[in-house]
Amino acid sequence: MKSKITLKELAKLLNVSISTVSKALHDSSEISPKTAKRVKELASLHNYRPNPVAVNLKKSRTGTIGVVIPNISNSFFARVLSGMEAEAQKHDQQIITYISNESFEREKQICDMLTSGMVDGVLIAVSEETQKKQQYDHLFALLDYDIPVVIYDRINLGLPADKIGVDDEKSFFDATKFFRAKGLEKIGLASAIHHVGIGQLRIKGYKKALKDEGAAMMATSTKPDDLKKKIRDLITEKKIEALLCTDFESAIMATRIAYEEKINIPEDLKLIGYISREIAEFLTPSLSYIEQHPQELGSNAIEILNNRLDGKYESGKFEEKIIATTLIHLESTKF
Amino acid sequence: MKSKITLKELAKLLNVSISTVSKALHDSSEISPKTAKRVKELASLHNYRPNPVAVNLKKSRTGTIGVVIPNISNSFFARVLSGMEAEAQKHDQQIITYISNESFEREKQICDMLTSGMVDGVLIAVSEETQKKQQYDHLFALLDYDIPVVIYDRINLGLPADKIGVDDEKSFFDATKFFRAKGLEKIGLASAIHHVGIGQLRIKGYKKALKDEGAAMMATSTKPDDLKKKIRDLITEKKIEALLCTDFESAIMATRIAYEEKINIPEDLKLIGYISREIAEFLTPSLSYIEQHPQELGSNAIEILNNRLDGKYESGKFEEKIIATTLIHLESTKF
DNA sequence: CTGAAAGCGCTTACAG
DNA sequence: CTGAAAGCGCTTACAG
Repeated sequence: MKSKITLKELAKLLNVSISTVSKALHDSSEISPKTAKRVKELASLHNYRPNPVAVNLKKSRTGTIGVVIPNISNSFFARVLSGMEAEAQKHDQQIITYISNESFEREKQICDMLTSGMVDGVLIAVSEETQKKQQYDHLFALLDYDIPVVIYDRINLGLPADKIGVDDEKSFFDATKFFRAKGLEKIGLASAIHHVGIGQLRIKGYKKALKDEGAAMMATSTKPDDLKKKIRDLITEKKIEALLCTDFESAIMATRIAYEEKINIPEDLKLIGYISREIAEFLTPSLSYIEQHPQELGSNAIEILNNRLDGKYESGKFEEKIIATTLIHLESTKF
Repeated sequence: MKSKITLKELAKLLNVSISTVSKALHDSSEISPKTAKRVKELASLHNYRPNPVAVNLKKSRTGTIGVVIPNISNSFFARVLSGMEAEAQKHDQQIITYISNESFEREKQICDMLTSGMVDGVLIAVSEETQKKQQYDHLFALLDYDIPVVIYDRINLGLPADKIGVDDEKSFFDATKFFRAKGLEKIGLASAIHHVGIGQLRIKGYKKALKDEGAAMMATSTKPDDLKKKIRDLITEKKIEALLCTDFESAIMATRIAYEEKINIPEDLKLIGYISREIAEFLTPSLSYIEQHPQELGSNAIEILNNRLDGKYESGKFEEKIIATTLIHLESTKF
């Protein structure tokens, strides 16, 4: 049970001053090679590690990044976090995780706490509830305290901060075009997130790619039963040939309804969903999906934050980076 | 852009000493109500928040807990993390997330870094690779530095630390008994994790519940192709009536193979898997599964760590808590 | 009731 | 080349 050794203790053992020890360990040119060697040997013998809290206090930074995640059970966010962690590790930064559970109150609490300077910067995907309320004061508070914020994934909220997201609009534009190029005409869309930013962008892309907006056939609702009814209508009554789903919930519902109604996928109905690979690949039949490259998004978020912290961006001007999605064809879009 | 105000600055503005300000803000009885009031008013006007780094340095603790996660894409761990975060929040503690990606090297790196005292304690699910190597020196290093460790989920490794896990053995014992009670005789098991602790426990429970060990019909392999072949054999040649899967991979494979071989679930084959609710519910047909209550596991892990930190446990003796799993019946076990 | 001082563990400009 | 001193922002025993 070796308790941690400090600079002071090392200094005493070596009969030199604390300053000397500190400098020696930092390879300062001020220190004679001989002393440097003695110091380093003893330090490694005792397995000396500088107390990170003290170092941070001295440097007035924390080496720590706060990440606010709306919903960690969504494997998209889990993978974003993984990308962030990997990138942070390269810079010896720590990630402190906060989960808002899509709640405005919790998100506000988190941001309030973060204004105390616990972290050098914050990465956040704004919760659904906050988007609905359109109350962003807690985010402005962070900026007021000079804590840089990078908004990730859910970016089209008009907030003055650096942003990293995905080409939501283009992804569905392309997917819709893909179906049209294959000669399909009755292309539907299902969404449980039509009320939030990313949902709206996806819908926008879909509509733009149609012959005209009148051709849109959409099932949208935040209420599961309602959504289910609308999707069923699209599939059985409107007899759509292809369906784009903006989110996990609607994609799974559609698969399920097709199964119940004995509509074969992909023979009778093509399906594309905004769901993560883990699930897409393992559904039966497997579901073609939009790959959002979450890990890349995560590592980019960290990079942008670090650039901001390092003063590489002009203050008052904000970065906005968009990652290209990829449409992955699995069984549900076989022609 | 208010930059953070400090005790010193408040003191100057109020024409009192730093000590007085500090005491006033801590409701010390030493301070006159009048001064206390003045101080508090100015503090809240300036939105004073104590610098957490300085407070921690003073208190020689960090208010921070390190969590090592083997694989965050596994939604079980994502939900465990969510439970930890919620519990930590109640105690004003921060969670620093580290992802080992089931890699021994990475896990060792993480533990080495944590010995520097970045965190008050560590929660870890030991990586698969580490379990294979059975090298736990990096964990002992943490204990050497007096950093308490709680092992979660993957607990039967014989390590001297507090533990919180799930009744892996009993869960499969019960599940097997359930099938036998229904009169089934050919009960198989599939596993891609037969080589790690939790896999072994599940297999043990299964075997114990059989009439005799000779009745065991198992498909185990870490190689996907090999495992697939063995499961197919169990299903088509051995004509098992029920299959227990110890993990996500084997469960999904089994579903898929049944689909390809036109074996109907649950009519021709009952299936139970160790997979998470998110996926189980949405498969077609939905898959009966063992609910492990990951959030509860997470919050308990934090509680145990905090009890340890608070000296509520005898040192040298270790807690071991087991959470009861629940068998959730969905479509795949309909009789 | 208030304040000066020491100290948490470190870094670094400055003096010698 | 080495060390004393100041300081990061806070807390708290002690003196007055």
